[in-house]
Amino acid sequence: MSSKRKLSKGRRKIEIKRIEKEDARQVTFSKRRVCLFKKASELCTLCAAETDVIVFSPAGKPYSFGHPSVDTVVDHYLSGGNYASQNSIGGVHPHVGARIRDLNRQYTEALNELDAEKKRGMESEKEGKTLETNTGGKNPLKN
Amino acid sequence: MSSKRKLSKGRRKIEIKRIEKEDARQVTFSKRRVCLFKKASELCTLCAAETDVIVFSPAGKPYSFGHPSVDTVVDHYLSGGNYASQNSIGGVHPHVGARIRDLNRQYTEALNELDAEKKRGMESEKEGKTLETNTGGKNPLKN
DNA sequence: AAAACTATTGTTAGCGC
DNA sequence: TGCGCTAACAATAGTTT
Repeated sequence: MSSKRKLSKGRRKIEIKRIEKEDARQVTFSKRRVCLFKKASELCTLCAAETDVIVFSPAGKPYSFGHPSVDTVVDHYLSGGNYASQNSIGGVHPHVGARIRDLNRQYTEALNELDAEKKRGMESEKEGKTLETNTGGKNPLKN
Repeated sequence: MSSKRKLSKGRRKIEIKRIEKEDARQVTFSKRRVCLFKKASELCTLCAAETDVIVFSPAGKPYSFGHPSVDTVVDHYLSGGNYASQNSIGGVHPHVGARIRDLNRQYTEALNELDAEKKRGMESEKEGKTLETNTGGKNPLKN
């Protein structure tokens, strides 16, 4: 019931260049990060593709999205599309893989929670909802 | 010049679920992949963020985007935000890094071009045609 | 198969809370 | 920082060439 409303001027075109104001930059980053992850998620679902997105915020915090997992995709990528690198040298180093797996576990956990939460919040739009994976998960490493 | 035109019904809402028709799935993948890379690129430019996107097409072909490079971002990610990379195991393997670096060079080149082009084209409004053509080059690894 | 088109839906900049 | 809102504008599904 506030008397003031509609003061927003809506979206306006911006130049694609570094945003100088730190606050605005952080806000834009947050918004766009979510959309980027969402897009990645949709691509995975629609096209049955493996996707991985890693982003470091201007503040240096890492955020990631991965389907089936960041680990899997990075591993796949590093091995040059050759999965025959399980334990032998020439592929991804076991230690690296293990490390990624370990780090990724925490993310996955958090992402699953977030995912469940999001589904709950969804209105009864249409049944037959897809099994959307983790869309937007933040995961600040102990930075 | 047929007399029939404007039969397109334009964009319509779709359900986010796996596209069953293989042709359509591939087409959608191609379109969305470009947009996803573009978004990632904009996020980098606007927010001075490090970003990395790796996608495997339904056909299994890898595509990637990275700023400053996939190598850099993955490396950063793997090291848990700690750049004190040691020479011993635990960091990214030099071989792996080199491989990625090599592959990523092509992308970086194209991306830089795109970036410059985009800024340039920002002056003129819409003319019915986009200046932007290829956001992410294809990168079929020898598979 | 890729490119062009076009009608719509979806994203998101700028504000206020 | 996040949510909601509004409107401008960009992404894109379906179709034609």
